[in-house]
Amino acid sequence: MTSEQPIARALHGAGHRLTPQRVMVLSAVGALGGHVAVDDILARVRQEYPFIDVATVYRTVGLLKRLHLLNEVVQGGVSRYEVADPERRHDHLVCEHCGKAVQVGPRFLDELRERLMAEAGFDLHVEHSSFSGLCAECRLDTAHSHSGHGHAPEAERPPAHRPHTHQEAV
Amino acid sequence: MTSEQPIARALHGAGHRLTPQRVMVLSAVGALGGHVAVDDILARVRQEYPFIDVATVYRTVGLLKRLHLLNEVVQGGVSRYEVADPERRHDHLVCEHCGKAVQVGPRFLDELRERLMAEAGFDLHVEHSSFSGLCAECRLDTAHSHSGHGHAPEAERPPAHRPHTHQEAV
DNA sequence: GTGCATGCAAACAGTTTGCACAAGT
DNA sequence: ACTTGTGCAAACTGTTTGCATGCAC
Repeated sequence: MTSEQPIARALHGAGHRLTPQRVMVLSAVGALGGHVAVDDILARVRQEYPFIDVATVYRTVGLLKRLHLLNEVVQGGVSRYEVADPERRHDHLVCEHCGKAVQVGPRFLDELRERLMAEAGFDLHVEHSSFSGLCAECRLDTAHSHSGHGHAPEAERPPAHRPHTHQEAV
Repeated sequence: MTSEQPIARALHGAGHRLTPQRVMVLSAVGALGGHVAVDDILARVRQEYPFIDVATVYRTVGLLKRLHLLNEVVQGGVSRYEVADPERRHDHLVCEHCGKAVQVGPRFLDELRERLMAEAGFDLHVEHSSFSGLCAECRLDTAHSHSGHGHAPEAERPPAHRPHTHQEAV
């Protein structure tokens, strides 16, 4: 619903051209919501313009990332993107088991970030980092056979079902 | 210098066989130190046994991971491995710019972990998560053109030199 | 001897690149 | 008109898999 002024200004300001493909890619990410992979973007854009190529999407998300219009979050080897809205800053917690994103309050990691900056001089990029673990639900499922949850290399844990599904929340 | 009893027990305990390849892969990771990629392991093992195949290394690190003898840390799309020593627990901070690992005190993230567990029920796997940001050195290098470090999409930032070099510290 | 593990080759996914043509400025 | 962006195809990296042989048990 918002006008696409920002993208026009961002592109022109950096000496780039405003093309339909670029607009479509950006609005596709916004419309899909959450952390979207390139394949998702490609499919979405092709609904209205079937001729767009993967290469164009890759080049475009790369450009939009450099222009800070998109955030890239690498999750388990694949790059996913989301609209970079400073107002809606949030962390990326992804369940290793079910693959879904877990929402915690925004700025949850700010404390950590400040400590890292102060003690190690490390500028943590919270919005690009993806933290893996087990969500509450899967933690209970997996709780079996975890006698003392110790480090005894007895049983193996099958990779479990990772339904490469999109995340539900943003 | 430690005997390889642990690997033998771990393998046999889980019904697997003790093969030279598996021993060599594990000790290669230990000898290389830090977060080693499959290619590094492959090269190292081939120094004494040139016939080992990539597939074997992949299958072996996968197995050793399931047996909790190795930790997998995914950094920017590639899996890296380290010996899983509970005594030497540490966090994984990787500089986006120079690719080197930054060391902070162990258990730096324990506080965060507990908060996540308490407030969101999320069991953060600190040892598998890789946190990206800028190390102190690169932060100063990159500090140019960051007027207010705001979110104005003006200039673009070239990918910079990422010398896929191994990390220096463990 | 039986069956898991290896090596080899081929397939695979995600991503990048070279080039000629099309399109934005 | 000039130059950047696109589409197509091909390369490339990291990883996985099928299959016949070999080795640990």
